[in-house]
Amino acid sequence: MARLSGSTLRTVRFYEETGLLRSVQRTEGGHRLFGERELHRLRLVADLRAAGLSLDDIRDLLEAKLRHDSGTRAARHVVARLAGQISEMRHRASVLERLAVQLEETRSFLSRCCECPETDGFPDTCGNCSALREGEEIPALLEVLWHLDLEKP
Amino acid sequence: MARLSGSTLRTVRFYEETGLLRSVQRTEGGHRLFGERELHRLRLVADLRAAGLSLDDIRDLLEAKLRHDSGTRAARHVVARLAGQISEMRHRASVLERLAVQLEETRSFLSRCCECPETDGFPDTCGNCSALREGEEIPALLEVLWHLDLEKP
DNA sequence: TTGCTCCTCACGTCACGTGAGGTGGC
DNA sequence: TTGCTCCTCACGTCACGTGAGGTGGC
Repeated sequence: MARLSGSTLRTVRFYEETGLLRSVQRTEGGHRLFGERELHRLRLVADLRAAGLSLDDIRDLLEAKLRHDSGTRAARHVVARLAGQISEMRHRASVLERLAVQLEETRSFLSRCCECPETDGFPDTCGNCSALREGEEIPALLEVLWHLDLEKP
Repeated sequence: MARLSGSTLRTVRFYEETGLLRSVQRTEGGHRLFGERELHRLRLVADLRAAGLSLDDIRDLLEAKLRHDSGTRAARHVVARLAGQISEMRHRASVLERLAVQLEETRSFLSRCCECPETDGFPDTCGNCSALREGEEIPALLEVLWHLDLEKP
């Protein structure tokens, strides 16, 4: 079960303890047996966790149908929650992409320093070496990462 | 400081305790004073945390220049780590986007149930109502979310 | 019979959150 | 002087990780 879903045994046990998963039954010796549907459930839970939802958020979605006494109310609840989560996920994805772009600029710039011949300047005057073309901008993240603001008095 | 960066006072204090931030000095009464550069550092740390890096990963990046005795070694170290982190971030972003698409399909499908007139079927026979067009596929996530596999004997 | 897997406590960890009770600084 | 903010312990929380010591099942 754990292996089939890419999570750990501990995680499966933890989810079962907190009621997110239900083992169909136990063997005589206490080993947990799970059905097919619990595997799908576990995969969904794992995906939602990876997407940043808390276990409470996930429980809310998974138990909505049981908690409401009418299908329309339950559906409305889930639709509203899903809409919120989806837009948060989209937002997180775009923030991630933007940061990745900035880090890539930083990495690309710094890769030129991997063969830097001006070893004397390190670590104090890294920022104004002769490899810098006139007017070239140092990425903002690199200034922080490489402590370049320390060098300007 | 906390407000300027969007994080909490506790987070700032915690980062200072663990050495990620350094307060320039304290007032007579013990209040922390931070410089401009610590604000930029804090923002970078917060962004990287939001992107899923651990504080250890972040520390590794921020302290690389100090830990290595040559600029080229330090640069190579950071370039390599950044490359790894960037590709992980890109991967996470794409997984997030894919899940968002699936959830959106699920939400869209379920939104039709918000006005469902067949209240008798709830919660046991939701899955085979007359609103389903012939041959229409129910999203896989909805089957899990709405416990539709329980209905098929 | 021998490994490998699973079991149950139970304490540890990471990154903070959350009061309690007190002081600072405008 | 009055609020509001910040301070330091110190315990709590969330979602598991990590042994220790023991049993199961092929």
